[in-house]
Amino acid sequence: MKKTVSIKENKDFKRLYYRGKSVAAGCLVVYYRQNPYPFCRLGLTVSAKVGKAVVRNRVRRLIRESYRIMEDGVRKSMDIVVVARSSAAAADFRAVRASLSEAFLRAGLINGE
RNA sequence: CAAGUGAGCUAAACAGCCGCGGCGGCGCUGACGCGCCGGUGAGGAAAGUCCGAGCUUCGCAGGGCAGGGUGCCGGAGAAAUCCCGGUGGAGGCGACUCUAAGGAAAGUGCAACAGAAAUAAACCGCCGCGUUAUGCGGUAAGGAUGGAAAGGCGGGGCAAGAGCCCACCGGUCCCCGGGUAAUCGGGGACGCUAUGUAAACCCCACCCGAAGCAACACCGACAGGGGCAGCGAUUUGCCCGAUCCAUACCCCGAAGGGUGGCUUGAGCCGCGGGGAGACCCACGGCCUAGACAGAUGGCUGUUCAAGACAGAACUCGGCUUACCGGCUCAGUUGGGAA
RNA sequence: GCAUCCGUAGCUCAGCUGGAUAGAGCGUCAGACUCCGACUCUGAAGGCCGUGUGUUCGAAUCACAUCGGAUGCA
Repeated sequence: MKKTVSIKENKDFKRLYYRGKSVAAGCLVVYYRQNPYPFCRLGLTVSAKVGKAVVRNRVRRLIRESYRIMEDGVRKSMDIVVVARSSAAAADFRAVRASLSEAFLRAGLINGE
């Protein structure tokens, strides 16, 4: 399996917020846009509004784990940024996974088989 | 048994599958990398950044002023405002806890209201003289106000009083003794002038170059332009001194990636010894995160006391704050029984 | 990593330096005016001054600690 490539540059984030499309579901917001690479790139944004360092770390791990599970079904060559809302602080893994899959489905990033 | 005080320890555990960051080994590959195996992977506060250091850099760091810090004594320690022990003071029945604790006869400022008067005294009262009366003088013992009223209390003394005189207590100074010292105990001298506030300005003593791992070093890439003997630079401010100045320095622009720094250290654990303690010494053992958008997660099952506060980012020593509980030790007070 | 500022009435702020009465505007409530409402006028209520400890005779003010919020530089 390929390793998940992450978005690191601030200008990449800025471009997605500016040019990309967005879908909100549950405790998450997903921005996505076509990229020129043959793989997907994932970026995570968990701001200080969500909580303290422990809470933010936990939210990041839950999102990353949810993405890992459904990564193989995602359309290729997409830049994806997942933004956590403040309600994500209280969510468990099942709620995060449900929110992410709903957002991906509505965005057309995965097939709703 | 109940209440309370102080000190310390701990911070759910186990199994299976999938997944993540370093490290080591093996294999594949021209290389970037990829795969497999092994082992390892957050805290007592990692937090706040309130102190102190190591380390690194800065045209060398020199002086003065300003500014800041500290302020009983001794010790420990690399150092510190921390820590340990003690002295004085405050609180508590007590175990014990707290304590920015130099100087108010160097100077300045402030002290509302009340009160006659607030650093200076005569409102009432008391006494003397005089008078019809108003008054003049003496007096801080009494009244009243206040946080504070010219040391307190008793006696003598006096017209009434007053350290005016005396004893005791308090204060200051000296001597003797204990203690390394702060200081304590005893004795003597001095009638005693000195309200409080220095976390008001201040005075005295001692200390302080600055910036911080995004420091900094090296490599790679790149494109240059402007200023510069002065109103320049030399790391808080001001002045002086000293030093530097064209392959230097400053400003603007471009590029903003890699490696090191980065974890062996005032290190941790065990045992023994010294000390009242902080701590120190000897011996043995161990290597225990090192990322760079930043690694510990998910699912399933079992057990229990049902899992709090909380996530390393150069590293240590302290302090402070957050915290479900559990456990251990040592004192105290009250009650009961023997 | 370093540095600075701010917490006062329901809201926005004074007052702090230089200590003794907590005040202004908007809002709220009551009354007046009006047939009714708005405007206007009059009056009232509303504060443990973020928290704790200390200094002082006395603390919103001074000092220290702490909690929360905001900002700046690298």
